Amino acid sequence: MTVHPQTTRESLSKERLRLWLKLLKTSRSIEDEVRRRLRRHHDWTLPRFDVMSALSRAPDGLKMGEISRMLKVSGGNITGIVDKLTEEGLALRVAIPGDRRAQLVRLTDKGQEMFARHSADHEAWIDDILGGLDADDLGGMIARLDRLTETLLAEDKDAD
Amino acid sequence: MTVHPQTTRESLSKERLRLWLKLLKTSRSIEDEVRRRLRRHHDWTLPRFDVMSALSRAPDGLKMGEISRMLKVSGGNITGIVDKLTEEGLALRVAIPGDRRAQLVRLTDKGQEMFARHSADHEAWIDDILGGLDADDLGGMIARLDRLTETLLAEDKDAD
DNA sequence: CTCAAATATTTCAAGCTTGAAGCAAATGGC
DNA sequence: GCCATTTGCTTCAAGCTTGAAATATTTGAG
Repeated sequence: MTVHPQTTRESLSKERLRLWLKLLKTSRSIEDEVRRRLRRHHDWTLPRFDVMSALSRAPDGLKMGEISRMLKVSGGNITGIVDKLTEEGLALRVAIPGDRRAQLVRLTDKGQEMFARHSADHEAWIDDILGGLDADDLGGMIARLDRLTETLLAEDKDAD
Repeated sequence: MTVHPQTTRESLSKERLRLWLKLLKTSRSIEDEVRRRLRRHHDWTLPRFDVMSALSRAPDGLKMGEISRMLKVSGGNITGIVDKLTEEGLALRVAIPGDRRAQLVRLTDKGQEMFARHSADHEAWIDDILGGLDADDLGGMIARLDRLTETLLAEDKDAD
């Protein structure tokens, strides 16, 4: 299983490309499936769910920039989504004493409650969708994704 | 490395969720990086690159629906992108003898040439970005992503 | 043959996303 | 303290994306 016929530089490159295409396709498939279920069962949108999910794990709130970095999404984007959540009474902006540029975003009680309803389903869906993977698969993939993430971070510093 | 403290149903679920979040984040990071380089070096857009990439591997052309299934993207979306590529003389639509509903999309010579220029860079970028993974990592991840894909296909048939 | 169902695509509105430009506030070198 | 730089956010145009509805064509059951 860990034996490979050739490990020349060219074949490694090809394998890397192959991995990337597979990673992308898998990721999109799962995302589509989650989006579909979220729409069908809760008439809700994935980006909104993602933002609320980030907020729900930070009882003290998050700055706009923190959200956008966590979700790997541009800043201008978050503004719009938080605006809408705020209009709907699900989130609110709180002033930060020391810094008048930034604000903390927090879920309202209504937001917490709504997220809780969706969140339980979401966990069950993921469990269902990834059900084919056992503990060994999970551990192996997580470890390798972590390694990949390290590479990406190192990349940031000097890459083109 | 393949030993896990607990494999109760709950901890498996949590690991699956953890894996999904990591998968998504990694995928977005790589995609962002590729998008950034494509824009900087070629003033080009990722969706257009993806469509041309699919077309370049099918000298006989692809139907709209085939492209959208390959890229995991909605059909209405492909229409717009192919429209633009066609306007710019990079792709063209060819009638199919037996079926007047569908058309084949093909790259023009100009499209082939343009894609070839971008494609070489793209391969080098992926090699650079995933450079931290050796043959063992690659094999391990590809095998597990394949297993996951099988699960997803099985899912399609009966899932909610 | 006939017509309902399936297939292939386009159209469209609503919403998401990016990247660049702009503004306000905070920071740090001097 | 001053002001150039950095940081945090918003605004905006262009483009992407989805999902649903509309259109056209083909297929298949009877």
